[in-house]
Amino acid sequence: MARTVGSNGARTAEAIRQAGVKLIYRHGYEAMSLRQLAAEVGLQSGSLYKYFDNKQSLLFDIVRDHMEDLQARVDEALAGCTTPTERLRAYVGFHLRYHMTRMAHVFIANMEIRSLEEAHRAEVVAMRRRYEGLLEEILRAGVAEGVFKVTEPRVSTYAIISMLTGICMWYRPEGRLSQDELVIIYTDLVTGGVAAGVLPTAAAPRQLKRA
Amino acid sequence: MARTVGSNGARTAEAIRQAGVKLIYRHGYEAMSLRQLAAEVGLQSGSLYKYFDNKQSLLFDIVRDHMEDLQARVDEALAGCTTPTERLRAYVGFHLRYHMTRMAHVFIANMEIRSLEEAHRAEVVAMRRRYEGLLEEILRAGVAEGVFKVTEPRVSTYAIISMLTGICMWYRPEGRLSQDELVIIYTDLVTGGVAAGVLPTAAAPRQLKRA
DNA sequence: TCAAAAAAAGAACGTTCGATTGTTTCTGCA
DNA sequence: TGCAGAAACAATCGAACGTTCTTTTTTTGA
Repeated sequence: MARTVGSNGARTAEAIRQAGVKLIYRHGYEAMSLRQLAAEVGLQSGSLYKYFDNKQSLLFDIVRDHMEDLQARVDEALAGCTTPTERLRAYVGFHLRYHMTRMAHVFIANMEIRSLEEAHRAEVVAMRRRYEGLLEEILRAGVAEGVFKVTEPRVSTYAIISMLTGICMWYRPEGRLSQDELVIIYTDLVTGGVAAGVLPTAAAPRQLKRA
Repeated sequence: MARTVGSNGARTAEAIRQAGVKLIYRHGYEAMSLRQLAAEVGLQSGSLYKYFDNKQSLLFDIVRDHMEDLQARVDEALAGCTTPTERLRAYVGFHLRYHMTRMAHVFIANMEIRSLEEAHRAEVVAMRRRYEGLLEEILRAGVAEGVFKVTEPRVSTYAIISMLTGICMWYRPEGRLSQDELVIIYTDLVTGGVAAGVLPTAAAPRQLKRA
């Protein structure tokens, strides 16, 4: 046997990509063997090398494409929004829905950064910084307008992103709550946390100072 | 050469444990080879088996011990606190400080659960559930007393835990902000997010309903 | 003092890994 | 219809993996 009847390069490439996402999500990049991947697609392991240079570049392609998609879509989602409050709600809603819909890709992009070799990792980290920078700018704009109270926009950005991204650690589509309901719950948490002038700070008596 | 001069079992066991945490933290469990670990400690790889049954049980020991330590300390931290607000602040502060101080252990316990074989994973997940359950109970108590407004304590628990735990993705001891300052920032975010009756919900017009 | 116990070396095992190569079969276009 | 190129197989490589076993050296305690 050699070339399989009905085989098609483009279709196989897509199948490999999808199986790669699935197996890396399930087992982790290191733990996924190329023989396992080949079997999932219905190939011999050697045949995979028609479709990528090596295992590392498969991972990088998956992560890079995901990050590009994420950035393109968040730009769309924020397009119509102007006020910081609007933009914050749009960002939070988008982030949550995207992460609930594409859990595997997101999980890989977050967990397997360590498995990327240095040059690739640097590229991905830069893309992530850009995506997260959007939120930081929204917070800063809100502070400037006086609608948010955030002493450290950078830290709050990290905190909020972590909170939102964490949803793909437990969300299941068949779960009790719908995506809409979850978006509302999380949005309330976030907007409440950054809202201006509603609560005394935890630092009420003492002053924020350097260590 | 065989037994090394000055060698001591207890000391070696501790060195292996520490090196294991360090290497798993840095490279991941799958990516860490036992030869690498042995070299770090100054042994031959075969000699490691005096100290554990296999690679898997090394990971499990590290994670289990960490979870037990975490639970014991949070119980201490909450000991004197009675009101939901007090207990929430104590929980948040404890969680952050613990995670900033023992980043490697925490990271391993969160990231390498997938590398645990089924029985071990189940045990660890149960321990985590118990730890997180503490926060959920605090939120429910606050709702019952009317000091918190949380429609879904379970979801909010996940959200808050994710936010807090995320700190060990970027915190560096030599960073600009002290642990105390960070605790204040995060505590404000959390308490603001769950505070009762200060903000209209994102669901203001429509009603929360099942999907 | 000397034998038992402890600690580690070191060699080897079978397996699996990512990757390479040469060959065979199928497809699509001129 | 025939052939160039695409697609996949099959066999294999060397390296690295976790693990086991035997041997050697050091320490310890009666």
